[in-house]
Amino acid sequence: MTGRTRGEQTKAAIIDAALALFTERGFDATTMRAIAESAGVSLGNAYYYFRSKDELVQGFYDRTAVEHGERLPAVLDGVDGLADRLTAHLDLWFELMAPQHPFAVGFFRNAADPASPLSPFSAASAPARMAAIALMELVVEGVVPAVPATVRAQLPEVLWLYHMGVVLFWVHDRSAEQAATRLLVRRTAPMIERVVALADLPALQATIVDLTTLLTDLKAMAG
Amino acid sequence: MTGRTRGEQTKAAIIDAALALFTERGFDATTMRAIAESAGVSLGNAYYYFRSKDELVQGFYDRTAVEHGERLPAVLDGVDGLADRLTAHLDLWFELMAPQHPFAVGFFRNAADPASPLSPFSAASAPARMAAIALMELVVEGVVPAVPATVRAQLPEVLWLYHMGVVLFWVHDRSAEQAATRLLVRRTAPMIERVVALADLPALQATIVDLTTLLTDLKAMAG
DNA sequence: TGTTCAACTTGAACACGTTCAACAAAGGAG
DNA sequence: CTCCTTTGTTGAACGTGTTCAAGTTGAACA
Repeated sequence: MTGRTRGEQTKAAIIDAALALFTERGFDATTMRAIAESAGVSLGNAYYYFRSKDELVQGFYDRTAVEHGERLPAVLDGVDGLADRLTAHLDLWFELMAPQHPFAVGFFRNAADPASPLSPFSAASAPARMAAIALMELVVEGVVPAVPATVRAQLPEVLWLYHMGVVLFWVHDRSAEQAATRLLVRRTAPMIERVVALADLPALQATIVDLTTLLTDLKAMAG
Repeated sequence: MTGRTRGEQTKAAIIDAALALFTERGFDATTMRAIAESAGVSLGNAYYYFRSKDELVQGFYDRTAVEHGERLPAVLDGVDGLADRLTAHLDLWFELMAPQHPFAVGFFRNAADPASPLSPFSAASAPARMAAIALMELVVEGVVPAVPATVRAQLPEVLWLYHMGVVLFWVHDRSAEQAATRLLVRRTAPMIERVVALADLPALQATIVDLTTLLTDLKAMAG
């Protein structure tokens, strides 16, 4: 709220007003006019700082991503198994995002547009994506006993994709306090641990090789 | 175009005009006023038949779904393996949807909103969802040799989820003629066939049971 | 034929996100 | 001080999706 320059103060006031109104009424029901009025600012002025209503939300996401990175080491401390570490990681994400779930729909609707800079696959969000994969790296590297070398290299990125899938589910989750998503993670994380543990099983070998080369090929085509 | 009643003709004219304009200009650049004018109809009249711009797309989607169902038996005829049948099914879908890929982004952005009737998981699209799962039923039941009984019952719905995932990828696919998506299917379909063939493997048994009960539990929570 | 009524059609009006030309304040440079 | 540039601010206006009260049509019935 108390930025040094005049512009920083105005910008913070707009974000604060938007966050309060989004949480109170939801994304769609909150108008830009209401945000501007609540921030004590003209409508046009809000657009001086944020090119669109969507861009207002990007700030929240960045904020919580930073906090996620800061608090992750603490919740991983002393946790050994892959399933438990993965669950701890996602539970922390749920905890941080829970207050924003009501209007997350409005946010992720536009994130689903690959042309939008908000898309997790867009070039614009590459830094955020790399940071998120680095967090998965942290999850994987601390596993005891260590994961099989067969899948070690690709695992963080695959788990990030898994995370994106869970987020997609979370957005759709209308159960109380997103209990269904928590159930999903609590059940699928052990499955992932089990499959990863079986990575050296001869019968699965061909499939794993195929999956890794497919990922490589697809990324090459997307480039 | 030549429905029996006056209403059917008008409705068809609106869909035709919308489809033509969407293909020509894209989803966002096409206004409801332009659609109405092109259909030789008033603006309000378009809203008599379609509650929203999104719902217009649903009408068009239903059309291609019907055509998909009609042509599927032909492309499955004489094809035995699960991977080949699955690939044939999806290739037909790609063929039907290819002309609409340019504006599919605008379509699926709103479909990503679970509150939208366009969401494949919404109650409003339950009939379309059931029909799509029925097509997968067709794919599965014709497999020679038959798939293991262990996974037989759940497989069509799981494959439908796979289809939805492929569609998500397809929407994001910016490679020429969506070649990356075709590669994805060509590579993952055999993996699915292989994993399904291994469904009776003792090491995978627990995971498969977990997956099926999880699906049941999640659907119960969603209800 | 005349009456009725549901199906159909209309265009003005509303609220919204967004844009824009115009203006004000702040801060140097001379 | 005056002038100039950058930064910040304004509210009217535009085009959009959507709604609605009011009208029209046409087939079934008396």
